[in-house]
Parts: sequence; C-alpha cells; structure tokens
Amino acid sequence: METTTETEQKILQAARDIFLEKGKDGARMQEIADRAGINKALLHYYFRSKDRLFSQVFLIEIKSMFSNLFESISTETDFYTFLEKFIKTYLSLISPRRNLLRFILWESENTKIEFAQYVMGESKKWGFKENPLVDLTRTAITNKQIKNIDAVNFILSLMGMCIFPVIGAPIIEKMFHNLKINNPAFLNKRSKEILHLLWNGIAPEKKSSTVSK
Amino acid sequence: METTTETEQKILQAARDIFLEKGKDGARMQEIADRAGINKALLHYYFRSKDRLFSQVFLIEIKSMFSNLFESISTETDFYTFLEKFIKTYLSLISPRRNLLRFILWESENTKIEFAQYVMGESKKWGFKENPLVDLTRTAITNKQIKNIDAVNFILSLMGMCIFPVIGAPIIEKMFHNLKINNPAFLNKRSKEILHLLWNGIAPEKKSSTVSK
DNA sequence: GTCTATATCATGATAGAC
DNA sequence: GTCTATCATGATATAGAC
Repeated sequence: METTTETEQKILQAARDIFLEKGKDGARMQEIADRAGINKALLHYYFRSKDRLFSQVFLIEIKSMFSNLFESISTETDFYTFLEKFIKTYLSLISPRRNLLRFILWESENTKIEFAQYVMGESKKWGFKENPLVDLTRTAITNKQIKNIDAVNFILSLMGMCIFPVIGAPIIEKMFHNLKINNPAFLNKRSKEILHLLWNGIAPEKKSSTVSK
Repeated sequence: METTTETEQKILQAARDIFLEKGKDGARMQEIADRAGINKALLHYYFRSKDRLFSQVFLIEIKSMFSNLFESISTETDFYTFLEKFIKTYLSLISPRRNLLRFILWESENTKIEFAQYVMGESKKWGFKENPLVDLTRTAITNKQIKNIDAVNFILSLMGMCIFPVIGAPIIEKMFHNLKINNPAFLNKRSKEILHLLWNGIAPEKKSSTVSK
C-alpha cells in the first residue's frame, strides 16, 4: 500500500461514514465530498469512480475487523480460558462496529469482494485448517478438555449470541425497555452469560457441570 | 384493506422480490415493471411513487413475518415444551425468509416505519406486557419452572442462536465446508442443539441438569 | 386500465482553468 | 492538486392517446 495523502485520508474517512450508513446505492458522491470538505471532482481524481472508492472502503473495513481478532485467538491456554478471552475480545471488537456488521451483511450479497474468502485467507495465514474457531474446538474435544459436541453448532451458537445483540441493537432496544446494548456494564454481563451458558453445555463431566455465576 | 386487483398483486410480488434483494435505493422501477410484466407507468398509476410502493411492501412483509409466530407462542404448556415448540417454529419461519431478515435489518435504519414498534403493538394485542418472550420467561421463573436467570439475556441468546445461522447463511456456508444451513436435516439438528444448550442452562436443579441428546 | 412518449431532475463523471 | 462548470446518462414521474 502506498502512502496516502492527507486529502485521500479525509475522503476515505468520509466515504466510510456515508457508505456504512446508506450503503453503496444510497450513498451520494456529493455528500461524501461535502463531508470530506473537498470538491466532488477530487473524489474522481483520487479514486476514479464510485465503484473503486467503494471497493477500497469495503476492503479497508473488513481488514480492520480482523486485524485485532486473530491476535486474540491464543491457542496456548486451556479451552475455558480461551473461550473467556475470545468472547470478551470479540464483543469489545464488534460492539462499536455495529454499522460495519450491518453493512457487510447487506453489501456482501451484491459485491464481488468476498468477505468470507478474505476471512478464510487470513485464517490460513495464521495456520488454521478450516475455520479457526472450529479447529480449536475440535482440538479441545480431542484433548478431552470438553465434551464430544458438534463443533460447528457450538461455534454458530457462540457467534450468534455475540453478534445478534450488537447487530440488532436499535431494534432490540425498542423491544426491551431500559436496555442499552453498548453500555459497558451490559456488555460485561453479556459476555459472562454467554460464557456461562456455553461452558455449561460443554464442560467435561466431573461433579456438577454448573459453573458459579 | 381494500381488495387488490390481479395487476396490483403482480406488482407487489415483483416489487417485493426486487426490494428485498437490492434494497430501496438499489431497486429500479423499470426492473420491477419488467418482472411484473407490465409497464412502468402502471406502477405509478397504482402506487403513485417509489416511496409509497416501498412502504407498502415493507409493511406487508413485516406482517407476514409475525402472523404465524404469535400463534405458535402457546402459554398453556410447561416451559420446556414451549421452548421446544418455539425454537422449531421460529427456525422454520425465518429460514426461508433470510432475505427478509437481511432487508429489515438494513432498511429499518432509514425508514420511518418502525419495525420494533409494530412488533410491540402486536405483542400488546396478544396480551403481553413487555416483550412476549421475556414475559413468558419471567413467568416460568416465578413458577419455579426454571432457574432464576436473567430473562433478557436468555432471550437474546435464544434469538441470536436462531437468527444468526439464517441471516448469515451465505457467508457462514463459505466459512464452514459442506454446511447447508437450509437443509432440513441441519435445521432439525440445529433446533435440538439450541434447545439442549438453553435448557441445560435454565433447568431447575434436580439430579444432573443434563438433558439426553 | 394500460400503453407510448416525454418532462424533469439528480447523479456520476469529465474538461479545463488556475 | 484543487477548483468551477458542464456533460451524459439514467431514474422517477407525468401527459395523453387508446
């Protein structure tokens, strides 16, 4: 990646804001220019077309989503500790990025750029075979750290419980009075609840599988 | 609602398909007309503007989502049976409607029509105080049918585990090899996994809380 | 009710001065 | 590199014949 000028940065930042809110079709080049505080012609000078500008933004945002995530997947601890850390990290990573999740979910349908493909590419770079979370879960099963569960379903549950409250926040908050999803206290509690529920279902059978809340 | 002509129906059906796939901004009146097999001018004759056509479609779709759901919420059984039935019904309701979920999540941001408001209105009609699922959970807690858990977090987990695999299907399927979310066999297994995990976390403490898989 | 033709306007993109 | 002015296109919407 070449060094980007200050103007280029201003444009990318503005484009990001507009695209994430209104989508590719809803976004207007004029509005992006206005927000960047520059002229519309400059957008084309730097990025040639709306399509190219969009692609750049889309790619940058996808990368930003995962730059921190893989580092948080430490394979060197026991599964419970991994799970605890992952849930916390993942929630803190996505909760300020609701618009990005919503945007990816919407735009990845009609865009050539493959979100999933990028993720799996990153996954390979980090040495995982298939899906990193599934890999780790299967390893834990093999090592008898957890029960012999269906790893794919387990990960779907994990991700669903994390992502849903975040991505649906505005709707959810209207359906649950006094709930503020992005409130740190709630997020903290949420991560504990998820960990508790999941671990309860996979803990190797010793005494009682119930973990103190 | 007045009786709608056949042409009106054809238009609504076509508009639904296009809007759900491309969104309000991405949809083109010409494309809708083509798909409906009629002329572009007729769209305006029947619905006056793109905005109005969109609003009608949006409302119709929201209603279709919930017409069956509330009927499936039976308050007259024990909580386990309710949960089992709800998960099955909910999954079977949303799994063929991925586009609608994606559409609602995307469009409800910039649309005046309040999705959550409609749901809560329906909820009141059926005699629930707040969120129907939370209501039922709290009742079950009061009746000592389940443990004293956080009802809101419980419902968020329930919904997240159901909705996530469906709404993220295309992406997820690329990240999990050989996974076909809409495969009836998978959906059936999924509903059992969700029920199992949830019940494991809320079952009143008797012997072991583990339910046979 | 349904069509063709057209008005009107907004938007992405470019030309060219500075 | 940055601007003003303008083009070309494509979209919503309407007029008016049948």
